[in-house]
Amino acid sequence: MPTSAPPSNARERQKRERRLALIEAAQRLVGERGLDDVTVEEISSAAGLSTRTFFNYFDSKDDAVLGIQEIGVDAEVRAQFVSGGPTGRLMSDLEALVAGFLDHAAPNIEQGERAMRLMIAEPRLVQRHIAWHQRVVAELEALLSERRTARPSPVDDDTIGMVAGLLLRASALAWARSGYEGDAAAHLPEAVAQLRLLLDD
Amino acid sequence: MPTSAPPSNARERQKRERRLALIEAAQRLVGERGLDDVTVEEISSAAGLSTRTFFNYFDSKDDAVLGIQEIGVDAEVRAQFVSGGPTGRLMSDLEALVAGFLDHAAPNIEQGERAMRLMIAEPRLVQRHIAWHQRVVAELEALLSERRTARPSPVDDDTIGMVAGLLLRASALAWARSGYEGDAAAHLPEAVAQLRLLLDD
DNA sequence: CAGTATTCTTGCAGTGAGTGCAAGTTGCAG
DNA sequence: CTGCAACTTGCACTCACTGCAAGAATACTG
Repeated sequence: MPTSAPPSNARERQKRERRLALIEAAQRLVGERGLDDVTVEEISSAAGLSTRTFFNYFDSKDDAVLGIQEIGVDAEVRAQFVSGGPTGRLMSDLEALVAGFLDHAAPNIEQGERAMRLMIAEPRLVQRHIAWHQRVVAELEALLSERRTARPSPVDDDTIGMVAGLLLRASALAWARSGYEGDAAAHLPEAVAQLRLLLDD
Repeated sequence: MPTSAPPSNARERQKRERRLALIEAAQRLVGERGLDDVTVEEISSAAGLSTRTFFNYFDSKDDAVLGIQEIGVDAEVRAQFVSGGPTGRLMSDLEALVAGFLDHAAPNIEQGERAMRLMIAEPRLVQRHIAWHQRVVAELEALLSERRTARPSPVDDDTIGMVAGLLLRASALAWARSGYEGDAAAHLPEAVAQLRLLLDD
């Protein structure tokens, strides 16, 4: 569902195409020559756009290589979590919330996969990726503090947020290890199980 | 112990002083005018050094504001962990290892505290800090894979590494919340307890 | 369909981070 | 004092990134 969704609007379609073209060019060139030997100008003109336009789409070269974009959760999932649901048990509800984020996390599997591979060769990209990840966690934490009024918890927001982030990332890694089998959220229970296994060791 | 330790060597002393002077200047100026309205040149000359020398000490402006430096663990703690000790139970040994890192993490409490405050005002610094944090976790993960030969575990390195990172950060946050009471490692058990509390909810 | 509003692209000019190099300075050992 | 190694500095340079204003493409209205 995320990979498709073709917009009828001509403007939206071009926007999407240009965005993908920039990511494609960035990943290809960086894969060939390395992150520091490719300039934004080269990426832009490979995608048939001006350097200036590149920066209308991405905040930095690194962001384009990773294909970074804002993600969120469905309003209903959000509302349910904030009001103390769906089960009322924090750990289970956290799982549902993280699953909600994962549903929107991978707009294009091929590009995501290439981004993963590039991160191995270019450690700086890992850092950028984690910075993005952190923004997602910050959003999770905002929901947490809203929920707190409906259903208090003895555990710090910090800790809960970090656990949520851990689950998000562990699921994505497990998904990648499986060769992108099913969707990312399907690997969430596995991540939770691993975490429990470690703690109960 | 970390704050003091004056080196007899004149060269080492100057190096330390210059480093601290750069951090001090960076934090002061950024606190007054904001991260993007202070140039490296201003920081450098406020510290009585050239711009070029600034980059002999730090990789970036952000690093100087955070006072980022490489940290590690004592060789003995490292060796013990790698060979499967000290207790043989992974979760406990992980705790010992994280404590070993925490012992070296805060060379100067005042500057660390100011860095924390600046991170609130400048989100970019949080990202940089997390990137640094990630380097520490990467080192932890290297130790993990070494240990694995001595004492295998059913839990992924990724997951263990993330848990270690979580404990590192949660301890630091708890330490900060306590007003920097005792040393950072003293707050580790609290972090572990919180984590267990959440999982067993 | 014509005309207008809106949104997006682009060139331009500029700031400032960060780097390699080579020459000077400073502390150190014999 | 002399030669050595480490460190600092200025210089020239590349390139990421930004604001601005003009122009092009697209959407909207009657």
